[in-house]
Amino acid sequence: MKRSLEHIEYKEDTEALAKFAKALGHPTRIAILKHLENQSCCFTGDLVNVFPLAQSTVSQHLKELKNAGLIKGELKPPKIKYCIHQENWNIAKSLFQKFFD
Amino acid sequence: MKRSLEHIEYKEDTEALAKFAKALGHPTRIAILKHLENQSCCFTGDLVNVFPLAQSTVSQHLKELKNAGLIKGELKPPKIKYCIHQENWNIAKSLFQKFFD
DNA sequence: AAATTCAATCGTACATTTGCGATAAGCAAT
DNA sequence: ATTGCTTATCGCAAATGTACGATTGAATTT
Repeated sequence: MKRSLEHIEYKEDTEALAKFAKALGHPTRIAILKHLENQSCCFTGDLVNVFPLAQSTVSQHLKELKNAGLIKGELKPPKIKYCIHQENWNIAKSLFQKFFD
Repeated sequence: MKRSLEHIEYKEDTEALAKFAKALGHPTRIAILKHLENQSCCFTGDLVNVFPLAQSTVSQHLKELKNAGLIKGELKPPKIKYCIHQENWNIAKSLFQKFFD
């Protein structure tokens, strides 16, 4: 990409909202989050059975959700339990609320 | 991308939410929408002055917002007046509300 | 008809995303 | 130490996204 000379600076909220929205911008990730909301928590393996996707693909989506701060993983050897990251979830919620009035 | 043999089918709401979220997944587009909320409407040229981006780049972002249904353009020759697409905006709003509980 | 104005589209370049299979890494139990 | 289970990461391929300058298109005005 031929980038602008310097990174455009947006307001903090704008950047944060865009980051959350980007993480939500794929139906699989929406579905994963809906699943987590129902189940409260789940393991990667569970999701691999729910979606017709390779294990590595599911793992990547989880990684993105984690990077965005929407979920967090807790070690339950040999598994990893993923849950909604409630604090950040609330932040995202209020950002979207404010955005939509 | 080595795609799955067939497109994964998600629930309608899931697809719709992801589509809206994807459109919101860039800070420039968030900023454009915030601007539209304040101004109620504006022209492409206005935005080119607001953001340090080429006219063609702004136009592309507007196109994506239009494709997602979040804005609509009205011909005011020789300009085009862009506004929030209120009906779809409300749909998006309620989808996000429902999603975040 | 020609010129002007504004915005969309085209063509290009490079980055990022999405998806897969294969491999590695972490941990528990044997 | 080896095995087995689970998940992350790597390497690849293809698609999509972001940005630009240049060109085209639509519509009014001269």
